Amino acid sequence: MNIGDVAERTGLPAKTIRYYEDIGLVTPMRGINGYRVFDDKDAHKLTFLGRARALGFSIEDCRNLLMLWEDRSRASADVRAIAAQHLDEIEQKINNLTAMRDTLADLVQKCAGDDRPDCPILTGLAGS
Amino acid sequence: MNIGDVAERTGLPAKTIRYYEDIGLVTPMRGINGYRVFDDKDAHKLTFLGRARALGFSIEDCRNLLMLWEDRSRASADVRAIAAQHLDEIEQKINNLTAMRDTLADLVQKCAGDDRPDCPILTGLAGS
DNA sequence: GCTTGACCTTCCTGTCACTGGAACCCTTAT
DNA sequence: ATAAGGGTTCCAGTGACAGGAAGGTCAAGC
Repeated sequence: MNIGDVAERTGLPAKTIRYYEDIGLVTPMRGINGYRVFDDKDAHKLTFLGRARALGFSIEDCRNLLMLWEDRSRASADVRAIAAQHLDEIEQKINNLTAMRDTLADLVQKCAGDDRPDCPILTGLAGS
Repeated sequence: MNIGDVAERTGLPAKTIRYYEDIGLVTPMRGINGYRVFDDKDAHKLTFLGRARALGFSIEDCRNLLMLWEDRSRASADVRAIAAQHLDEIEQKINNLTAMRDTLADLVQKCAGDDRPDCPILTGLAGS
């Protein structure tokens, strides 16, 4: 497969796949014309990467997960530790965003949103 | 006030304040020694910026909000529009993260997390 | 007067995970 | 022969700063 084919199969942009090769996440063969040649194993890796990234894992997390994925003798606890920590981070983000939303929703709700200059959003942001 | 004083008063790192000057959000005076000199107005602006950033507004949003804040004749609708759109974006992020969390929590919950290599997290990421 | 240490300055680089674009090569169809 | 639609490399930019080097300034203590 050329990069375009694997891009379509995995849903990842070709640019992203080249970047993943750059940082060593995949190492496709090269044809005589210099084109990258991907086999099924590469495509599976990229699919794996796409899903892990979609779940918000960092590239370094993905690198570790890939290593664990390729290590047939790994302990599931190792994988679980990475995932559980990432889960914590996601929950933390959700909590932060929820707090933001509540504050902001309160300000927006208090603002008349008309032609007058008086605006509780700005005064809310200005001082406590 | 020197930059250290205003940093302490606003809770923003000095680096951040210099950056804000760089991109034109604040324009403090300069003393004969070349030091930045901040007045109360600058400090208030920076406090405003700190709160708006803490609520997740982008720098460009902040720039617009600052302009509206300084424009005594603005319509509150203008402010409300920015805030309401940002609120939408926040809700969108929360929804995305919540979906991520649910998927990931499901995988983590299914994983034994012991010494055995069998791991539903990895198989879940690998194929559908 | 001299030193010490804290504070300030500018400038350059690095972060994260790509994305866009330029300039050029390869393949296939017309 | 040419045009389109792949592919390649390399360089620059994104957002919002953070880290650090190299050097100037200030106030206090000796």
